Amino acid sequence: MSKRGRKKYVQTNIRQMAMATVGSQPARCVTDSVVESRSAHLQTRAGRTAVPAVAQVATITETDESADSEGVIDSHKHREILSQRPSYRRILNELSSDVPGVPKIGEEKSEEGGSPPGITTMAVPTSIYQTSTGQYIAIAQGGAVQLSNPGSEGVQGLQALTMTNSGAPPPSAALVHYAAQAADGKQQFFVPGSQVVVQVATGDMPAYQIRAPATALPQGVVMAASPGSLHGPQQLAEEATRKRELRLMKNREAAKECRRRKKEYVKCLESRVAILEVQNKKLIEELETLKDIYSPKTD
DNA sequence: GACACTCCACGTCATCCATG
DNA sequence: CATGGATGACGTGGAGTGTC
Repeated sequence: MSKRGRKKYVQTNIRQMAMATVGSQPARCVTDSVVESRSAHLQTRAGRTAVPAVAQVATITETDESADSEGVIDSHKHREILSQRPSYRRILNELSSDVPGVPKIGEEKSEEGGSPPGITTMAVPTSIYQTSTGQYIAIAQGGAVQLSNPGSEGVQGLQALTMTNSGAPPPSAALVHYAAQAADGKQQFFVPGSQVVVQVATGDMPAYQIRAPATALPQGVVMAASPGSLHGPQQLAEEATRKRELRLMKNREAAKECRRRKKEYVKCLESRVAILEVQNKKLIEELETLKDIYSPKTD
C-alpha cells in the first residue's frame, strides 16, 4: 500500500467513525430551510475527534434512557443489543421503535421513486430498470428477473425469468444467464433469444439496455447449463465463478444503496442538530428572561 | 508543472442478522 | 441451519486545491 493510500485510508476511517457516532436520535427529517446552516456545521466536522463507536453508542443510549422511567434491566438489555453492532440503520430503527409515526429506514422506499407502469402490483422487486426500448426489468427477491412492456397492465405483461443461481427453477422456466462484466466493464445479463441486458450507466440511476451481444461470452459464463446438469469439475468451477460474480454484483449494488442511505441519514442528523441548536438557544434565552423576572431585586 | 493533501465514490471482503 | 441482504472496514483511484 502506498504512503498516500495509507494516509487516505486513515483519514477515511476517522471520518467514517465520526459518522458512526452521531446516531443518537430518531431521524425525523426536517425541512430544507434548516439545512442551509449545514455548511457552517460541516466545517466543524473536520475537527471532531474519533470516538470508538460502540462506547459512544452505549453512552448515548444511557443518556437517553436515564430520562426514561423504564426498568434498569430493560435498558441494560437494550443497550447491550445496540452495542453489539453500532449500525446506523439499526440504531435508528431501535430508537424510533418507541416513537409512532417515525418512519424506519427500510420502510422508506415504499413511495420513493414510484414504481413504473406495468410493475406496480408485483411483489417487492429489489431492483427495477428501464431499458432503452422502454421495457422494464424487475429483479425480484430470489433472483427472478421479470420483463414488462410499457403500457401493460399490472403483472400480466411480465415475463418471469429465473436466474440460474436461484436454486431449482421450475422445469418450464426460461433461464437468464448473468455475465459479470463485458470487455468494456459494463454488466450484462444474458437472456434467451440471443440478447443481453447491458448496464450502460452506473451511479444512483443505473441504466440498462437490451442489445444483441457484441462479443462472445466472457469466460466463466455458462449459457445453457441448468443446475441439474452440472457434472465435471470444470463445470462446477464455472458455476462457482458465476455465483461469485453474481454475488459481487449484488454486493456492489447493495454497497451503493447503503452509502446513499447513510448519506441521507447523516443529512437528517445534521439538520436535526441545527434545529436542536436553535431550540436550545431559544430555551436558554427564555431561561435568562425568566430569571430576570423572578429573581429577587438586590438594590 | 510537480507534488502533497483532502475529499469523495467505489469495489471487495468479512461479518452480522433476519428469514425461510 | 443455509441463505442472502445490510453494513463496517479496508484499500484504491480520480478530481479539486494549495504550495513550492
